[in-house]
Amino acid sequence: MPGTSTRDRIIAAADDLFYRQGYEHTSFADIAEAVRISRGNFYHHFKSKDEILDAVIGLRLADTASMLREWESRGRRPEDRIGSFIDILIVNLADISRYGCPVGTLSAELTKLDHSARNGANRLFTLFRSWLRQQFAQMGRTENADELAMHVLARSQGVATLAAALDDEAFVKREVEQMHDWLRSCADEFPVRS
Amino acid sequence: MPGTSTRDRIIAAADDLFYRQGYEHTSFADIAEAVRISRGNFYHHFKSKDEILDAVIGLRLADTASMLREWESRGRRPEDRIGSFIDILIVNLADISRYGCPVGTLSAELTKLDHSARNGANRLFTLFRSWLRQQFAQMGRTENADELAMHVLARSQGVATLAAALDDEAFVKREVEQMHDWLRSCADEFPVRS
DNA sequence: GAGATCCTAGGACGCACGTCCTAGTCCGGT
DNA sequence: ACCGGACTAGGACGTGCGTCCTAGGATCTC
Repeated sequence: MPGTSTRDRIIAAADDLFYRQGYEHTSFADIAEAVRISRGNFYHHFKSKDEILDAVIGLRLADTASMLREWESRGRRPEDRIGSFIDILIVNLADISRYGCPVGTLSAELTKLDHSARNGANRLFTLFRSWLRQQFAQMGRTENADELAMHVLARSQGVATLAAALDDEAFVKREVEQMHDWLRSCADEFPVRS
Repeated sequence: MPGTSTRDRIIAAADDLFYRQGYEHTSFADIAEAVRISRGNFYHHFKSKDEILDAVIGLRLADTASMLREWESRGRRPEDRIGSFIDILIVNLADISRYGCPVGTLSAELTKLDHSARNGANRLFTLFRSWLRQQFAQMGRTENADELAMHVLARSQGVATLAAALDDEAFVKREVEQMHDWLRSCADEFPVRS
């Protein structure tokens, strides 16, 4: 990655390693090797490992927000945009089968560590949640938009967890199809006319 | 716990701590304190930390198997037994809201650690899976019993993950109700006549 | 009651980790 | 030419970890 600052390269490498190995199991030596930088050099950019975690969470929040914005610009109907969310399971199938969902696994780990950044990680969930809620509201399901949003989130999480544990691609594709079916029936129930 | 051997007390304490803190984040000192035993004493009962993990997984497998057997003896219809599975989310709501699902979180952690006991942990999943498959088959859904089993597993996992992240009891209860509804419609679709 | 076997306590060991320190290098401004 | 700040390398430090060792105490057998 030429042109990017050392700080950004540290964050990007930490993001990747935290996802693949977990936060606690990733050492400074791991990140240093990935960035090709000396270990002691970190503390010019970050005061502690926690601070790197905060930066990684910030990066993921920003990436997620821009992804949601892109879905909004692409999908014309709200159900299409929700469909884009469901399809992450397919787009990222290889990674999810290996390492699970980056949001869910980080949240679970920080919860067990009783880490102070736990709330930050959960903001990733609430970011998806409020965005999905918004889409369901635009579909006309204003009264239970949040419940539907949580339902979609939960099913995606479950599929990701089992995909990582059992490595069954057919299962993922089947569940994604069912979620699309469910979404369609959801839209037909309260059709929005223009 | 009077009457139980030191070895069993170590396993029980490790089981509890691995669940609440995670495997890697739990040290021998933690377990030793819980069991009130000296640290060096472990190696008379277990050769390594991995060996304790194996024993914990064995304990969980045995506990799960006996739980499934009890559900079989209690629930007369297969859909009632599957209902018992769904209801763990309610029975263990407090723990799940704090620490997530013991099966899913352990599996996720060991996957990230690339630990050799990963397969053992996943056997917990397959134990539930084959049991659920059996129940669906007894409901008459022989052709897609496994798919239905995986579906129930996935939804439970998703609910547990979000429950731990967002700590929303109403959400859990709502989702459990929906799963019961789904299960009922599942049974009505292919009623079994005697 | 002597001896063997199990169990336990406590500490030593080597290692890896997060953190911190210091000296050196690069580079823009004057 | 000089200076000051940003950046980097490399290693020291203390801590906590999993592991291992040894010696003493408990329990059982004959």
